[in-house]
Amino acid sequence: MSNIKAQIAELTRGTDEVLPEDGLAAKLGKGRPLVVKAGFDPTAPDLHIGHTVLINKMRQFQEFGHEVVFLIGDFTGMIGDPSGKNATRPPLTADEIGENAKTYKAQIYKILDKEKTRIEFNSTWMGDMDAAGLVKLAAHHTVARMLERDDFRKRYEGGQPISIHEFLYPIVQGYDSVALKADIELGGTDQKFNLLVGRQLQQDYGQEPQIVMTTPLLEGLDGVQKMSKSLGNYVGITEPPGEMFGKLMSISDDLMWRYFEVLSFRSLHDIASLRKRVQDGMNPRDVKFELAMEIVARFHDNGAADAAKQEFISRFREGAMPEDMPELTLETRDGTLGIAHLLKGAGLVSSTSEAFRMIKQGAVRIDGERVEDRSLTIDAGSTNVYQVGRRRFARVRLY
RNA sequence: GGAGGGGUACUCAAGCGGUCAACGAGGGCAGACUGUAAAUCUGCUGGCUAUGCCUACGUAGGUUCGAAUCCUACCCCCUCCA
Repeated sequence: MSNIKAQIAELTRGTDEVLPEDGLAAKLGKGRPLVVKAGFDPTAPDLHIGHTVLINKMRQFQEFGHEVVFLIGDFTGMIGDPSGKNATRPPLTADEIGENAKTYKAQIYKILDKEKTRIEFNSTWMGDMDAAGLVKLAAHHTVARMLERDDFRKRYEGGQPISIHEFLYPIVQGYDSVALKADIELGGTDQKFNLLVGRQLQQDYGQEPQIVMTTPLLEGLDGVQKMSKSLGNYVGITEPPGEMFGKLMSISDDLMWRYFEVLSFRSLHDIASLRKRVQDGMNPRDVKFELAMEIVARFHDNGAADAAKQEFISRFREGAMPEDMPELTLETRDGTLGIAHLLKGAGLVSSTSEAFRMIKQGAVRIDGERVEDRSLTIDAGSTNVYQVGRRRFARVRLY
């Protein structure tokens, strides 16, 4: 922990805000491992790489020798985080929470050091608290301060209902910091208010307030909108290597640097020199390979990453057929089958209309030969590789 | 309770009796090119053994030779007043 400046440069890398700004240096200057807390919702975790920005940050703290607490908000889950929401969530059962916790572990240990990660549930301290205790806790915060939060204020002013229990969410989350004596709390930008409540409560309880560090929501593959499942612009961390690799290769050259900043474990120094090399004429594609390899290796392994790269090169640079493709057998009508129906039957297009469109656009190939005639028929007994565009393949046998 | 505005394809958003399977934008897909599934340019973007037919413009009816466009009822959203 000698070089605090270097630590700060890495730790603040890719963060949105550090509050208070100069607080991190003071904390690091204590010369002891800091308690770094990050809270997670106990709802079903199906993480994409956008979520890992925060987890990567936790890992960095681990690498610098600090104590990272992965806090599962099973008690708060009963309340439902009102952040950015206008409806309350249904509470989870203990079984569901247990299952979700297991899934979390399987996923986060791809990034975090299992030995160094402390997992806590906030029901540990909140579950025993009685009504009197909760009232006492609530006395540490005021309504006026609560209404400072943007979404509460808007709902209040807009005449939308705010249930009292929603006020309890930030308070309980803040109390978690008190219970853990957190030095630092990490969270997404949308958590800023909740994280700041933690500071106030700690101060009220006579503790030194935690430093709040927020990480941004990651841009999706399109480089514009936030990465999310529903927008389809995401890379799931349980996806197969080839998918992951291909998706990462599809990002724009600009976005690649952003991903390096928040997703790569390479040092800032390394990244700067990569950037320099591209400026000097290196093909950005090759740098993107590095990024894709690193991430595939993280969630799978080095072998898978190498294979994914080789596959990508042979397919897209050399135009080769993929090694693996769906193989299926289709039945002909009366010894012959129209090309449009064949493609639809093979699942390469979703309708015969689409098949005709694809043929018209020159996207359809049989064993590499472009199909020009939409009324082409294929005879039973043949086996061919059918291709639509560059990515959709199937080996189809007719009988 | 009163007054008004609106519900159109994956999304946003035109159209306001026929030439509308529906302008435009975004997204998606494809082709060309390339340095990659980057960038750029171009095209396509309801279904159907298909130069024709069928289904679509909140829902259900009606007027008309003909409706997304007009009428009636219903459902749902939004704004203002009380």
